[in-house]
Amino acid sequence: MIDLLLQESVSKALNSLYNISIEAKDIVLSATKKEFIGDFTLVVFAFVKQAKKSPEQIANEIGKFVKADCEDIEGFNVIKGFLNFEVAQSYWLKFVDINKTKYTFGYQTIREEKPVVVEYSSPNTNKPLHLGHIRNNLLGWSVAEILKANGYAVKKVNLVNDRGIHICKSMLAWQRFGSGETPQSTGMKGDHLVGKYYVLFDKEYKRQIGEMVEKGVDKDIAEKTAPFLLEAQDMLRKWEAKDEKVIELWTMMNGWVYEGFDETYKKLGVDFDKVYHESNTYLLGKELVKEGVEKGVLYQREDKSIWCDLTADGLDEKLLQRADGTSVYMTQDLGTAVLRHKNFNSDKLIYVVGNEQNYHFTVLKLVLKKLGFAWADNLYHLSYGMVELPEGKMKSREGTVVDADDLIDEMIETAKQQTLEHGKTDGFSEEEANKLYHMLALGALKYFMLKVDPSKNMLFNPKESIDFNGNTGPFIQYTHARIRSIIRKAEEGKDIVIEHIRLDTSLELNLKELEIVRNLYAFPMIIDQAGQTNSPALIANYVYDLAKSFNAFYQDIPILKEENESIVAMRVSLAAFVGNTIKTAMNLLGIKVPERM
RNA sequence: GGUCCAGUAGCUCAGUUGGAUAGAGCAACUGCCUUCUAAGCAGUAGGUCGUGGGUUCGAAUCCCGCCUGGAUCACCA
Repeated sequence: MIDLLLQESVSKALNSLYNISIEAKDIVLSATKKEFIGDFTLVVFAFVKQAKKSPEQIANEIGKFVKADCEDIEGFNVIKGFLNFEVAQSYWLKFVDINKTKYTFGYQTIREEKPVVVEYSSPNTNKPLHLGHIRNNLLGWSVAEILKANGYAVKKVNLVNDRGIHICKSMLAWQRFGSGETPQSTGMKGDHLVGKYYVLFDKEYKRQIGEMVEKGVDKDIAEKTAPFLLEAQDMLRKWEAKDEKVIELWTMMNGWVYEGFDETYKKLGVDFDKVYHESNTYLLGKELVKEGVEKGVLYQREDKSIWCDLTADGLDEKLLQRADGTSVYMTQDLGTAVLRHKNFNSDKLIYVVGNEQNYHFTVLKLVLKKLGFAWADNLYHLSYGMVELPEGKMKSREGTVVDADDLIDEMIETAKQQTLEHGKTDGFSEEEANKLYHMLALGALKYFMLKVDPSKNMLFNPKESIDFNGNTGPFIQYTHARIRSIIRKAEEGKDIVIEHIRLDTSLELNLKELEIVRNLYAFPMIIDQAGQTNSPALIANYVYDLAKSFNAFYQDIPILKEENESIVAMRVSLAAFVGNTIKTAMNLLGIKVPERM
């Protein structure tokens, strides 16, 4: 790797010229900006004080030293305090030659034996998945894959919220109004069917409140004592007492929902190594709380409720167990965290959860540490922002929720329309064409979601997302298809096999080709960085840049008509390399790239 | 009110550990399809990086104040 050699050489130069000792790995080299000549840039301002010379002088001296020391450095130029190293063309050609048909995942060796546990998705079983879940699922899945590419063992887990008053609401409404409806009898997806009854509950509940208020009952009281709500609460008590009939109904309806979810997950291309259910985990954590009290880390109030005092950390006091001995959300999460640590022998937990729970996770981490779990330091909340619509926030009550399944179907339909308009699928079988529409629709959706920094709220504009121009998934997919086309044509016409082409290292690369090669060179570093920051956005923006620069190059340089065979070989090799890199990068985002379109 | 996050072109977003003249796409306007996929390419126009200070050779980036928007501050999950 030329950048490592450069770092070493610069380190040597600093030492021998100015007696400054900096380890090679701490030498900061950046990619030279397009408008300047060179490949790597060293900023020398930092050494001015110690070297006691002008920046220009220092840059020139280091440049000379490195040029003599490092054989692949052909030259250098100095602009103010910026020292630009020029890497020999032959080096880049060798680089292309070696990697042209390879997939270059960052680290392929195992970095750590212990797995990283990534929790994501975590739906409720009372309603179907919506736009927010899509962001969550795509982020979680992609982060897991990026970590794998960085040499971590990864376990993807899902914690389904399958119990509680909200679940009872849809159960009750189904009993009352359902007249035996099932997914089979209605042809509805199970999660949608159950969601329908959740809405019906709310309707009836509101109607009852209205009726009571009309009769002169105070609104607050009506909201708390409406018969339908009391029935739901009663049902929850029965559930907790393991009432046979309630459990039977609960099992059946949840079963419908899971089938529905599985279908949506499949469409999105996400999967899990283990699924946890809150019905099994909601009682966890009580032991921990008890131990905490014994250790004196937690304290009990006169009413027997148990608290954790976080005022020393600038936070409030946090309840961990109610006076009646029942546990709360936090208690449960403490329990599941410890359970996971045990289940997977894992010291690293990543939670993909919306930023409205930032406080919750700060507290979770602190309490775990207080309870004496050192691994709590490695608990990471991958917090993501809300997805907003042009019309404003999504509100389930106002019916402005964008349903995940509907959205996906809509995207596929639009992909189909646009593709037909462009006549792209002429000569495709129906199966091939449908496959392509899927790829494009999901590519558009996934790319749109993942290219944005997770921590930020984002605006989802359905119309714009289905735009197939610009910084979009389909543009990158299109670039890949064009690259495959070049390779097909090259192989047909020239009877060549890319693996066996040896590149002539005396060739000259033009500026656009150099830009592409540097971009390719940066790929492993991009993956590495994304692994550390858990950011698919980094990879998305990288692969877009690569696709864009390749398209520009490809537009005005004839590849196959070039007379000189070694130039043809070089360009086809470069195309193959770019194609593989795009495929690899897109894989990490969960996006498929078509061979042709 | 306390805490946390965000504010970059008309809109949606990038901007590596502080580096050179802050970048893309969309929308607008100009060109380019007998030539490997025009879902493309080239170009024009568009900026007080919310704001005021500070740190230094250098700040969109780090620190402090203020303004704006959002989240959260439940014996809900």
